[in-house]
Amino acid sequence: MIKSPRGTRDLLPPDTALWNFVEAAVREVFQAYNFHEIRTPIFESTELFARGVGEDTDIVSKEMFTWEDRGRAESDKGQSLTLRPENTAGVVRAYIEHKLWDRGLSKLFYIGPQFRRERPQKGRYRQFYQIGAEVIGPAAAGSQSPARDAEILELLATLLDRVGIVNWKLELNSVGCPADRAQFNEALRQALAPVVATMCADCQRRAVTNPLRVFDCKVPEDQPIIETFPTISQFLDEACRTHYEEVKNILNAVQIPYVENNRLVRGLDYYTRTAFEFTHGALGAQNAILGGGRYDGLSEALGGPAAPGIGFAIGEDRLVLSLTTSAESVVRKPDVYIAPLGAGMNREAARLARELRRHDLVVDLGDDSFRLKKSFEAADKMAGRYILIVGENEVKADAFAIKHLASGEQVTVPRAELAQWFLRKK
RNA sequence: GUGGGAGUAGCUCAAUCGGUAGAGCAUCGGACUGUGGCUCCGACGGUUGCGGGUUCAAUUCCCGUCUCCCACCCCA
Repeated sequence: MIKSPRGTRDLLPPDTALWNFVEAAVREVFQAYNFHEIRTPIFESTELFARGVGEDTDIVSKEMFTWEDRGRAESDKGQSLTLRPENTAGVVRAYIEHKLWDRGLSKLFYIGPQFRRERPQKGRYRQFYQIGAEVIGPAAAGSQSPARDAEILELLATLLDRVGIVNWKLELNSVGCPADRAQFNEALRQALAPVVATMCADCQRRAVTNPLRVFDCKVPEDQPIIETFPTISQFLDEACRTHYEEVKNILNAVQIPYVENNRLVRGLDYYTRTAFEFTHGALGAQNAILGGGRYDGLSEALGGPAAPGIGFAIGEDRLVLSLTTSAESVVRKPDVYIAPLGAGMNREAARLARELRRHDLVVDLGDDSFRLKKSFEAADKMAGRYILIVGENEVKADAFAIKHLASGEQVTVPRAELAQWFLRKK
């Protein structure tokens, strides 16, 4: 049997209804904040991610699905392409390619699959879905304002509340600008030097590759050592500090709860200043439901103009896992099941179904070979509200038997009044 | 990528010391010709994840492999 590849999965009904419920709610929220949808390619030049996400990140160095495309002619060199592991780089590439700065501030959102070649786990798949947004534009359009950071965070709180996620937690930090981080990194290296030998193997590795990451360490014995390290907050320059303070001021003003976590770091190279994560307890080890932050230098790193920005990505798979809403509860059930009874009744049933569906009713129907009992069972199984019987008697009388399945109440309604009758009952 | 656990019918699970695979639910049919949910009867359904080894005999023991789950790692 051919199975779906490792780390991929089929989403089937009724689960798809839950996904659609989430996406519909999310789209409404984005609309209220005047965000507009962007759709970028599923694959891009490998170079985009190398430059945008960072060569040294785990994502780029070992988790991408990359292949060499054939050249068009024998003489052509192939091009290296990669399934997108995240969507921010693609959005910023599109921003640059289409010169979106001419439109002022761009507030864009996307919903779509991303791909990382990781070992699968609960809430971690090789094809996973992200709902994300980016606010990007010239500084003159306000793209660098802390008001944008706060707006994004407030939008997220609204969005999570809206889809029914309870008990989310917002963790907030500022990772400063590149100069701050360089200083901080140096200080961290110095603090690590005398003690690193006593720390866990992972920390010893991190100390060399990416010292910031030691803050992610979960080994209990290392914690007292980590407590003594400097934090990024001590190295923020005046502008970064002011920016961060103003983000918090606005959050307080709109009453969005958050906790500061000066150990919060981001895995992608492009982040500057504000960094955040929303977590949820129901997710096990993959407890981050969404993450994001500011990336003031990304556009320039990709060869574009200065275009400060801030964005986030929600792990849609994880969001759905955190939902308490059941899939069943959001599936729309048939308003009426039409039961053609007796040979030749399919035609009449089809006419009625067509007419009722034109009135926005959810209609399903059986087959004139079914015995009536079977039609009832079918209607029950799909949790229809009414069953409408189309038999010889009804056609002759030009009036149809309609039975409410839950109560057993039955009435006869003339053909001309059918649609209105159902609409009144909705 | 590392370590651990698990894979038996569509689903949830049994199968004693290694003795030749079973139940509930679901599905389909009947009891019941135009009135359902309940009940009863019956049927369908399996390369025991896959491949190899040991054995007279393997769902069971061993090796490999694949997939999922848990933790690490990483991230959303």
